[in-house]
Amino acid sequence: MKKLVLIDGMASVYRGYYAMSNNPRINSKGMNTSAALGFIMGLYDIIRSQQPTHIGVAFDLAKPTFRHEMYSEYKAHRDPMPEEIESNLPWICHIIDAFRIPRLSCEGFEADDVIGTLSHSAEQAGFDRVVMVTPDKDFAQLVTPHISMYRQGRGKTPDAMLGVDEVCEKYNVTNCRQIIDLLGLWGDAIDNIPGIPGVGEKTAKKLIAQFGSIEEMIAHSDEIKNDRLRENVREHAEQALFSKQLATIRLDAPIDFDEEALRLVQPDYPLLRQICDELEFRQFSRRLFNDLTISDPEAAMKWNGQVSVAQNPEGGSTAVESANSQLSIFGDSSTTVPSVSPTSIQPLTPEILRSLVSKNIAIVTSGPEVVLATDADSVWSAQVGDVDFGLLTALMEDKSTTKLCHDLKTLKYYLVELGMGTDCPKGNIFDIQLAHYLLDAEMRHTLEFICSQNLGCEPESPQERAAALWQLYPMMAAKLKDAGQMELYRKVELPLVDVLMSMEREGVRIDTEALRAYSTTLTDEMHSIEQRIHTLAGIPFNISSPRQLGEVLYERLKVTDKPPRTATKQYSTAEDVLQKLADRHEIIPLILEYRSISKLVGTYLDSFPKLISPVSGRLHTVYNQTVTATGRLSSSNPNLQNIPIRTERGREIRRAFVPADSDHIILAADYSQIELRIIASLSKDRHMLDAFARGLDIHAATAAKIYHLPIEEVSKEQRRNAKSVNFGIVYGISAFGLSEQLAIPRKEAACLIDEYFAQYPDIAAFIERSKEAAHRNGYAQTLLGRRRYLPDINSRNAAARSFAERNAVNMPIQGTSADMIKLAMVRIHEELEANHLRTKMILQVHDELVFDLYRPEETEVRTLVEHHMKTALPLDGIDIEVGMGSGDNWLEAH
DNA sequence: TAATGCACGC
DNA sequence: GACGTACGTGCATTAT
Repeated sequence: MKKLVLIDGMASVYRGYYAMSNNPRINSKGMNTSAALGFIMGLYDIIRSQQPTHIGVAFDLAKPTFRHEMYSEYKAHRDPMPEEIESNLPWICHIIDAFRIPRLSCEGFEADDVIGTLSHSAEQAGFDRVVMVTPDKDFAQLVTPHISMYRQGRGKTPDAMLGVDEVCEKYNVTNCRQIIDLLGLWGDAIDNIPGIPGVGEKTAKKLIAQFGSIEEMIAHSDEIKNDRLRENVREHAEQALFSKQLATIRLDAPIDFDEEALRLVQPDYPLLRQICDELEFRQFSRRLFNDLTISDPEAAMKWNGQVSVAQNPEGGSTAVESANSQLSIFGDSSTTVPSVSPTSIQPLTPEILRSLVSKNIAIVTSGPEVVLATDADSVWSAQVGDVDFGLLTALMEDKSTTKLCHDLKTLKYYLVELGMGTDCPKGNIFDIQLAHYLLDAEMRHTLEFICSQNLGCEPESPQERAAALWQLYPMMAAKLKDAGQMELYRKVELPLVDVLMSMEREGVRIDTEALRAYSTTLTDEMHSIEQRIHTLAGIPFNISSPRQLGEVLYERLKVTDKPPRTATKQYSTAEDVLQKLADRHEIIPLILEYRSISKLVGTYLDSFPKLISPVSGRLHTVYNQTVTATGRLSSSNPNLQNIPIRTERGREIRRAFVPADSDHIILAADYSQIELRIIASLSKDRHMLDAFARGLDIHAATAAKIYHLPIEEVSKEQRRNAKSVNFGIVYGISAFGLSEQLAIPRKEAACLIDEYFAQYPDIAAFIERSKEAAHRNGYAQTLLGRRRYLPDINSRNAAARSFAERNAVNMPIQGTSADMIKLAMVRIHEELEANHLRTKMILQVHDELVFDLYRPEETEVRTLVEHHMKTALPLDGIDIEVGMGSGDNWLEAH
């Protein structure tokens, strides 16, 4: 196995720097060392996670003629190099040298070209895998799993950060060269490069697409109708070509492929230590040493003395226990500060694996590393390739033992990757993350956070994480029990993990042709609207830019003398704002139309085809079980819970959600008015219960009540208003919110609400009870005991308090509905499996379940689904109704 | 990269 | 009159 990792050094420096710069590292000499620390951690992570046999860093500083002026010359039009980075560059050269990694460069070529050329050569030289770490956004996200590590603890990562292995699986390829081929990133393929001043990224892409290439665009620039654009393109033609040149990965750099020079060798540890000392990288130094202890005890023995001194100048740290050559790390720290450090970490040998039979185990996986622990002090770890698979599987399949983990679904994916069944691990499973979510949903649920909250310190290695799981287990279990949430955990959240994993793996089939065709239609429509808008405005501008749009509307066209502003004092161009101004200028309806179309094209039509897995041919979402405050699921990458339905145009997208094959159809089952039914049940309001019992149109019935009319005389508008009030009750919006929603004066909105409560006194009482309970308990809860803490409920700040009060009302409603559908999903999934049915549950959209229904099973599945949805969580005093539909796609199933 | 504004769902 | 106006995710723009 020969595996080459090629890193774009400058890109890694930048990434490292930005990752660190939120909390910059200043050493005692006043030097900002963020860039060097980010770089060294990134480099080390790459080596650890990728386990390459060969490695190289393409680093422009290695060029003999490199001067900073050159750098600024070719980067100036993007961003100048921050001083903190610049001052770190010499150190970064030292770091690369200390790792004994060759610095690669080629006069006249970009680092990317060097990487591109060498990866090409490596493939020809018979390498099994080449991994490239480069700055291109699409590209780097695909090949740099370490980025997500950099960003830990700094909020959510906005984009999917995939590891190489995931990508290879997703795209059914074996190396990165194939990924690049697939994405069309080689050579001339990149033609959509921005960097034309005054044109804007999006417009540039559009123009280039229109002409075919940058060169063609410049050659035929007289065909550009818009004066300003044409001028800019001509004026900046040179720069446009330069941008393209920079972004094109070339394969013809005249550089020799010296396989031996690229071979990964042991770093120069004394030099590394010296650098870490000098720059004061204590934690990193400690981590390096810790990892070294695990992987190479002999080298660690030689090295540990020095490291102990480095991290603990007072001395006293004992790194080696002679007895049975056990290595104890950070020996004395546990007595002085809270610690998750296990006292014993040993290699996970087959003998050990055999001895773990029938023991309870905590499992942590981290890249190639597998760590098992039987208690907080007994930890074993190994590289996954070295673990005896049969023995590990036997442990995981043992139904009689307890398994501790953090984020079970991810662990299960890992085990499946290793070749185990989707039902692993078996036994009594405790997922610290799920437990923590139930205890306080609005907290963060990373293991680091849970540890710092409960243990007073954060684990820094996978070994420590495994140990920490054992310390957290009794605490979390006791808290769950105290909160009366054990049942919710055991019966709902835990079994739901399997269901979600199954849904995610199954995916949904997409008619990509339909999407593409529709995208073309809408894009054309959008262009024509764009033209009309520009004509009406008198100047071309970017309609997608709220700022430019605001200037056009409020300064140029002066559609109103009181321009609405956002919270940050910008001109607001939000939908509801423009809606109110719609009759002031004919441009406004066009803008709204443009917006909605561009949303459809950008978020759905053009994105989904890119996300379809070449392996399965399906679209796979990820369901997040520990995100929402109310207990709902969320869906991401892509979000399949916000597929349009409200407008005619948007709804069409659902036509592209199709069954697996002609033997299947799509079945959609949704709860009818579930949240209002929950209110009716919880409040026992006789009028509402009665309306439901009689099967009335609930919004019309509400309108009849508040307008004092017979139900058949209710007008469309009255029904719409009543619906909004019902909606407002469910979501806990205020009179202000309702008036905004309906575009009516606040007084009228208040009247509607008053009349609503007069007609439904039990609901008013229910709302009061909910608030009172929250004031008393400090939290709101659902039927099944899911909680939401409301610390502001007794706040003196009226706004904060009312916000908490609305949540106190909303949480039991929305949360109970979440409880109900989760429970139904578990039951349905179990029964589909037990009966060996081929029908698969594929989507959940809060109150709706979607199935890929095997036609011969239609009757049975319809009965089964309806039954479980209705009976999962019976409501007192009211029947639950489920609407079902089927068809050749999701649109027809409604 | 981070913040902002916007828009889609329930 | 000020305040803030459900729960999410993702895209494009803009500033840095």
